[in-house]
Amino acid sequence: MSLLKQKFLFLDCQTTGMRPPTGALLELGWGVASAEEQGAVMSRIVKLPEGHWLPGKVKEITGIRESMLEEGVAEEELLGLLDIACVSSEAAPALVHYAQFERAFLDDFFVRQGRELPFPFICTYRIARKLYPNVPSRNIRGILGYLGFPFREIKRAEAHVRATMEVWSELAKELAVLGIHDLAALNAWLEEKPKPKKKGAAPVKFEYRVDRMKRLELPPRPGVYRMISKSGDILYVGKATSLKDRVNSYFRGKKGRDPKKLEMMAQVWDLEVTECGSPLEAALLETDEIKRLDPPYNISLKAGRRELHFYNRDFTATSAEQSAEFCQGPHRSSNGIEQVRQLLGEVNEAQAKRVLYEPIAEETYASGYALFAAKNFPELAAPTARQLIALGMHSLRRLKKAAEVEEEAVEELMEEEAAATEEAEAAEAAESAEPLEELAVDLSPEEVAEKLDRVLLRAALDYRRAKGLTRMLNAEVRWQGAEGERVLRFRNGKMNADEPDGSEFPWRALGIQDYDRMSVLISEVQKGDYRVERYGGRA
DNA sequence: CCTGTATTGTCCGGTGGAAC
DNA sequence: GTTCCACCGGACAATACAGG
Repeated sequence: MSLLKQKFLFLDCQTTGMRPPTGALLELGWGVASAEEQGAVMSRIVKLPEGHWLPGKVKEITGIRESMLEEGVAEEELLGLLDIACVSSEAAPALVHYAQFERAFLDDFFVRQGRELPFPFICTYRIARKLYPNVPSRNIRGILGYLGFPFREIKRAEAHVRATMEVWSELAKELAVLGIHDLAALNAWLEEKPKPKKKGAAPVKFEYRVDRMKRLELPPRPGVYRMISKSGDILYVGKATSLKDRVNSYFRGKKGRDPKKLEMMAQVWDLEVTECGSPLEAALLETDEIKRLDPPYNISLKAGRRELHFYNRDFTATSAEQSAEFCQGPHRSSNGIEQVRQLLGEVNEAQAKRVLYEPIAEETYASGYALFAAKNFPELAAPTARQLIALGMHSLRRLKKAAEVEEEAVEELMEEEAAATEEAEAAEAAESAEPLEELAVDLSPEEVAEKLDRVLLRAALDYRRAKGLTRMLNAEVRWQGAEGERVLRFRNGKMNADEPDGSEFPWRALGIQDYDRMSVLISEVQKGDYRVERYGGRA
């Protein structure tokens, strides 16, 4: 029978681990189809055996949560369903992407049911590797995009099965071109030895679907670039000082590159760029474009579920909107001020974890806290958040004065602060709620006190940052461009907008995109030779 | 993150042809 | 006959990459 018409049983397993003894089958997806005719796809969540649970990482990867386990079927029931599928596939082989993974689980499954595996496996990964040896990434997403299918999220078993069907529909056509027309020929071809292996020959490069000249002819000027799939999905948006250099850097080299980026590059068929007058404008356009398009391979600057936070005067409560009561901000959900607020409760192990994100023995933390208190507020038994932040501002000013001698100190601190915030946000976003193995960190009380001092500084930096961001909402940025002076005007956070000045609470109608825009503006302005003035001010 | 595997890289002794 | 060295295959280690 022709390979194009040959029916196969397509399969995919989601599991709680890597291999049967440690991991258990969590979900099975299957469907019967041929290259020319896709069939229906089914899937079932499987009851986990005693002693198995859903690891946080697996929840994150699959999107399966505990509540869904309730609808899990028993293995006997699954066996029945699978037998029905085998009948309708006429006992054809199973087609699976990276079959060695599912084989282990299904083998285990059938053995435990007192049966033998009723079908052989054919691996689409192996076929793809042979057909396209130089694709940057051969995982299911990479191959799917390389073959020109639209980008989509692939998490659950059903989506994996559909993806495998689509991949096969293309691979089968390619095989036909090579004269492989039936199962026997396919198996023989897969058995063939790799190649004679030429010595000292070309060092094999990745192959991309993007037209080479298109990227080589990009202008060496600032701008925003977009990576695009064959079907027009925007996969990634980035900015560049030189579009030509930046974009081409994605296509160079083969070793040690981020696998996520390689997966993306396998799927890129086209590029689009927007030239900008300056790196500053490119950065501003980038942040807005990421919000507008929500590209799957961008990580930072995405809106996601991020929200702005405003505090009341005493920092005792927060609101998502700025108002007379909640005037202080904007801040992100995890920030230095939040850490300081955590410092107000009882001094115990739980507080240590909330403030320092590390498990620390209760006694160590308590004596560290005592040191910190004696140094910073000897007269106060229970300082308020406001007082603590004021203390932080005080230290910050002192540090800055010292920094006139030692340039780097403050910058280092700023960088550290940014990293800490990112880390906290990442932890929040991951929401994997995995009860991490809690190894108490071995710190001295002095080190704890020092860390608490840093918390105050971080809060002060956040406080100052909010002021700085607010100042940028209505500002003019001037710099010397190649063709004379250039200026960008911001009003209520929008670039070159012509609206009346905002209210006393300028963030009231603004959101995370405005916050990011102002952040980008500040960080770009710090990098170059820019002058910032209040909007409408005269030089 | 982690785990299993396949591929690639490296080191080694052995071989055989060319030069003396 | 001896020496040199390019080249090969086998054994083992390192690395890359798929999966959840």
